[in-house]
Amino acid sequence: MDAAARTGVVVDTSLNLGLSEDACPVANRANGGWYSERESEASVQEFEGVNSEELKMLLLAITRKIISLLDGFSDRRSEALLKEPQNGSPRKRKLEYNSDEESWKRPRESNRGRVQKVYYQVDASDMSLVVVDGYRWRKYGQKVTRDNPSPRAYFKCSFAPSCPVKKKVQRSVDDPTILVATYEGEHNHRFPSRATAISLPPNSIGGSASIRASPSPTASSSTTQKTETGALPNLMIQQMAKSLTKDPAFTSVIAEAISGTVLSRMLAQTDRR
DNA sequence: CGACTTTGACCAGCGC
DNA sequence: GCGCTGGTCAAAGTCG
Repeated sequence: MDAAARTGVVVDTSLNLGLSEDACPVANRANGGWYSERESEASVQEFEGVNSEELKMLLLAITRKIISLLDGFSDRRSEALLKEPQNGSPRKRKLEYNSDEESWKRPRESNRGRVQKVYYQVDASDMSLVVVDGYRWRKYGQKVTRDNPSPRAYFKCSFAPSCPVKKKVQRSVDDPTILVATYEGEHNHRFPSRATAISLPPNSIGGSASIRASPSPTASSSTTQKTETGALPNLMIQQMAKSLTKDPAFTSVIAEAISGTVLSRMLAQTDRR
């Protein structure tokens, strides 16, 4: 069982459309998704046989995939909130936020805010513990823990000075390509707009540490939730778009579809004349 | 110059 | 009481 299956949320935004055999004759992933010139040529020849009905099916498959990703994200988010134990390991000491003093103190009783784990897929070669989730975080510590050889990084939300939300990021013991982010507390501000909040590292888009899931950092107040649900899909859609444009099968299909459509229209026009 | 990261020191809860 | 451990602080360094 992998880490994601245990407790948390994992959202794969790569649009594996399942086109390989049925829906799309061009989507041959046998060569790791990359095509030799001959394969590409053969695929184009194959695609010439695709009629508009099959093209519709392809587009339908894309639409369905996007919808299911969005639904899945919503469902898993809810599941994670339900499954996540509200008390951690009994041996672990947790802090509670004192709003009167605006400071973190170790709790005298188990009175903790919302806790959620989110799993991010990253490249194994990427040693950073940075995940891009739309919020702005300030790292305040790093520690090697007993049960995991990889260090755990501690972050505080720095978007609002009084925001009590913290997160811990640590590489999964089982799978070093998985970053486990544990969010504690609830944001007391709206989901920041991209212009003000996302301070993307140079390689975060198109780089090694790309966002694979967006956490549910708070979602307690209705305004916060509204803002987030509006913003999160945008992030995901961007990621999907990136995933799609990187996929040689997809770009090949689209290019051929467009050229085929244009060609057929031109032929139809010349026929009419 | 401000915001952020790094990292060693320190604090405090828990088990023995 | 002591040692272990997770979590935090804060000074120094880095970066844009």
